[in-house]
Amino acid sequence: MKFEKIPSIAVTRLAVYARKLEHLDQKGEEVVSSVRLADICRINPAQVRKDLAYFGQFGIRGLGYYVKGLLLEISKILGLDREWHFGLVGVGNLGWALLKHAQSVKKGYSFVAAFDKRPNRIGLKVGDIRVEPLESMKCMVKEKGVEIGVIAVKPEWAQDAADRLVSAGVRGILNFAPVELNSPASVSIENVDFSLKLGVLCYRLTTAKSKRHHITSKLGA
Amino acid sequence: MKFEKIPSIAVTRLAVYARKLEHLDQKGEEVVSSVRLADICRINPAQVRKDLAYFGQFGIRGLGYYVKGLLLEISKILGLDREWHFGLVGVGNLGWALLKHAQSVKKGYSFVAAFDKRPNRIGLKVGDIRVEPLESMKCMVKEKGVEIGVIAVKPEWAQDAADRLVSAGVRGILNFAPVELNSPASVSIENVDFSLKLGVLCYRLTTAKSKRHHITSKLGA
DNA sequence: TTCTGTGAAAGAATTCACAGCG
DNA sequence: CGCTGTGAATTCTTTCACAGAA
Repeated sequence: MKFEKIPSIAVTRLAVYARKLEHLDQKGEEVVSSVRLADICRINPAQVRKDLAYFGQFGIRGLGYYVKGLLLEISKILGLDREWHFGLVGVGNLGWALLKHAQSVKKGYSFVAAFDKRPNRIGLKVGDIRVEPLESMKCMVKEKGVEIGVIAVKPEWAQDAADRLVSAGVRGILNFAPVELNSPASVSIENVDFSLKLGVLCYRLTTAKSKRHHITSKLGA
Repeated sequence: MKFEKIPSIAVTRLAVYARKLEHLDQKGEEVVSSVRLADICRINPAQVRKDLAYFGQFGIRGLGYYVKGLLLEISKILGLDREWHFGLVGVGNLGWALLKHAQSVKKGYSFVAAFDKRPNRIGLKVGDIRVEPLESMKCMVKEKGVEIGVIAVKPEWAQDAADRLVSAGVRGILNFAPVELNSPASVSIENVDFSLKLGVLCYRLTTAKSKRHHITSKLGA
């Protein structure tokens, strides 16, 4: 491992590897080579090795990687070896779906608070979470130990939601609203932007017949 | 415009530009320069110009780009100047949220069919769409002219959903399930993968204190 | 003049190819 | 041997810098 810059896309690929390793583990496979893993992810084996090499030496020459061992290492790297506390802002259809989803899968994260600005949502309960007004955010974030804010409000309210989350003290934001948020550099933001993906898809379908251009694309993007 | 390879990320940026141009248009601005637009998107002006140059010459030297005009051109390029017909597979919490969302925004797409394998979902109505069993897919896709399939089922059923959509004749798939789907090259797939983003976010938060590595990242990724 | 469009240069990411370990 | 880990080579992206149009 060298002291190098790590491209964010390499981190995304790590998350893909983790997923595939889980599948392999479930199938009872104990060892996997970079060629095999690359094959499953449909990328180049050198890419797999290089991505892992950013973080350490996890393989055994002549053999490959122990599935369980590598999975554990990647989980540690991604910080998925512990439980993260989420706070939801916006209990609409999407927010509701996210709360329900988190309840049904055991995956290293759980919602511990939920907020909405609409009076008719306040007091609703999902499991043992009660929907609170935005004004309670600062207090609740502290009380419940919310580390990551999840924004599922209309685009016009997303920046306000982000500002409130930041000043309440969250360290990261997962943003489902189709806007690019402003925030201090100390708070990390990841966007889950369905409409951008849709734009790319429609472009491909539109261009598919008249193949004037060849398009290049990436894993996990 | 040259006959060149277009990176997929440039197409994503085009979708970002479209969004920002809409905001500018709403604010009544008529002209925008590459410097201004780049500023809004927090990228390099040459990048904006180069991205646009992949597709044509839309600007006026010494002036900039007409906001409305450029927005229209980008919409044409992305194929967002017409209505796309979607078919949903999986009417769970997320699927429901997507149906509801599409009803509330007017944005160049609409769901014209919905499918679920669970008998208790079949017959449910959202607006004028009735949830149908998977077996009706082939017939309904033809009848309603579904072009894009949206997968919102559990990961273990996603490949089956994709196979059925493909053989029913859809041309593109927007996949919300956390799996990489196999499909013929003639069918485009875009993944909206919230859990990969979460992995990246947790990584950043975990690494934030011990800033051993500097991470590079991209717009719209 | 101002700002676009674009070759050329610089910078990143990916892939090759092989030394070296098990 | 077979496979990892990694410099070197290649390819892809971004940025610079300026010619040329309005």
